[in-house]
Amino acid sequence: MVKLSIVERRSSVDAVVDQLRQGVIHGHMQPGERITEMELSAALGIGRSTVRTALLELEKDELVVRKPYSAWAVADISPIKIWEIYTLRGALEELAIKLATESLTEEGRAKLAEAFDLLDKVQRKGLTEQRTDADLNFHRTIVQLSNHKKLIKTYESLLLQVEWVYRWSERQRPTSIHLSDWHRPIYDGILSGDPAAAVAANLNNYAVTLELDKQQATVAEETGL
Amino acid sequence: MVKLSIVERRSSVDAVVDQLRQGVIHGHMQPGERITEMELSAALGIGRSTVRTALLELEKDELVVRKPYSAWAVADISPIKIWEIYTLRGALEELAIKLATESLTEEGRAKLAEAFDLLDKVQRKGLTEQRTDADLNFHRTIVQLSNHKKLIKTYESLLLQVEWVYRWSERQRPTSIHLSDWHRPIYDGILSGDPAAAVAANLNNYAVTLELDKQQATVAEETGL
DNA sequence: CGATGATCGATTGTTGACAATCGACGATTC
DNA sequence: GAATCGTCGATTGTCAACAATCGATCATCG
Repeated sequence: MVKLSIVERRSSVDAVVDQLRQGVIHGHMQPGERITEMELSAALGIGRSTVRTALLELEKDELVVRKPYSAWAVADISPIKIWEIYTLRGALEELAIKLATESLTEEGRAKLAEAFDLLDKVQRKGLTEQRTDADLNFHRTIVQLSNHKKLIKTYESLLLQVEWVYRWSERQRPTSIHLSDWHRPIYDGILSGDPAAAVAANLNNYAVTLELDKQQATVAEETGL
Repeated sequence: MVKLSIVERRSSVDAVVDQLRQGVIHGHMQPGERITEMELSAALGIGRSTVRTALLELEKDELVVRKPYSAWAVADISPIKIWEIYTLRGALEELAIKLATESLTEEGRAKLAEAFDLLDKVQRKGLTEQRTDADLNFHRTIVQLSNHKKLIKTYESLLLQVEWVYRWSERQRPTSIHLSDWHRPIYDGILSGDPAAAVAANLNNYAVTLELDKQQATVAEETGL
């Protein structure tokens, strides 16, 4: 018998959720920008309740915020929020790395290698967007290897915010980190059965990133913006 | 001027969410039990959309599951799920302990001491329910001390599931752990500025708990249930 | 008798109408 | 002129009707 996959039936709200999510993440809507249900309803040719349900969904991922009886708005970005996202991310990935290392299969090695190779490929020739994709994909792959459903679910939700601020930062000031060099210690740590090393490298990466952001912010402030 | 607190305006949805949450967590509804929107709507004398929105909210915390076009049901409990909840909880609390230790204030020490004292109080004379309350309260307090909004939010959501399986386990077989002894190493670690010790003690506690659960399950199976 | 297909009741998915609430603006008062 | 209050438009909150979908049941056919 042929191997079949379930036809995915997407409800209207799912479609709207996807569309809005992409809009926020890719910066087609500005942080803090106001959203009204009616407007979206009219623009998308879809019922207001449906739009509403979709917005409630996005609210869970903290991509939009709700002000009862007043309005919706795209969430805004602040240094504190970025710090929170990165530290939380680090904690989740720490657990993922430990679990992934413990139960790494041949198939898992292959997937991880593929994700790492992609980093190298886009490093040599790849646009900003593709570099971001590959980077996020590498981390996502590690978490998937943990085989921990709840962890994966929590992480995927957080990763939406990560992607959001990541793309936002890249638009402001593209980073020049060498993707595969940057991630190699993590990759090596997992493959060699040394989760502690991988975790340390990962957390250090984030600490460095946050430090760079901080300096950037200071410079920006001093120069008058 | 008198110190005022904002009048909390609870929407109908919030009220329903609370009620359903309590129902699930305190075991008034069995795991796997089917829920229909209409039934709740009629029982609570409230519109179906409102019920629906509330259920979507509970779905986020994974207390209920949705089967599109079919029905809602109270989530079910499995050993794997319990393991996932405890490991994820450990990872989040690990971050919380580190942050709380770093930035512990005098006020924080007081809150922590209060939470710890409560453990001792209910240890000496307290019903199962109160013991559970005090236990969860101690962990919650630590996370609050982290001052990490996203972490707190994520943890609170998970803690609902923790509370749910905790009360569920307690109803099946009340534990006899000595609450303050059990948590003292964590408490001491944080107060003495030794997060690593606190984290280790905490993770060890969960490992022991899971191991006990496992043995219990094995025994139960061997004896025919 | 087993497998396939049609029918139907039950339940969720979607929608537009109506109610409740908020915030801004202007009128009023001192 | 400044502070307060009332009014009103805009927006979300709630609801009940209608549409889409699913799963069980039963008829049909080989």
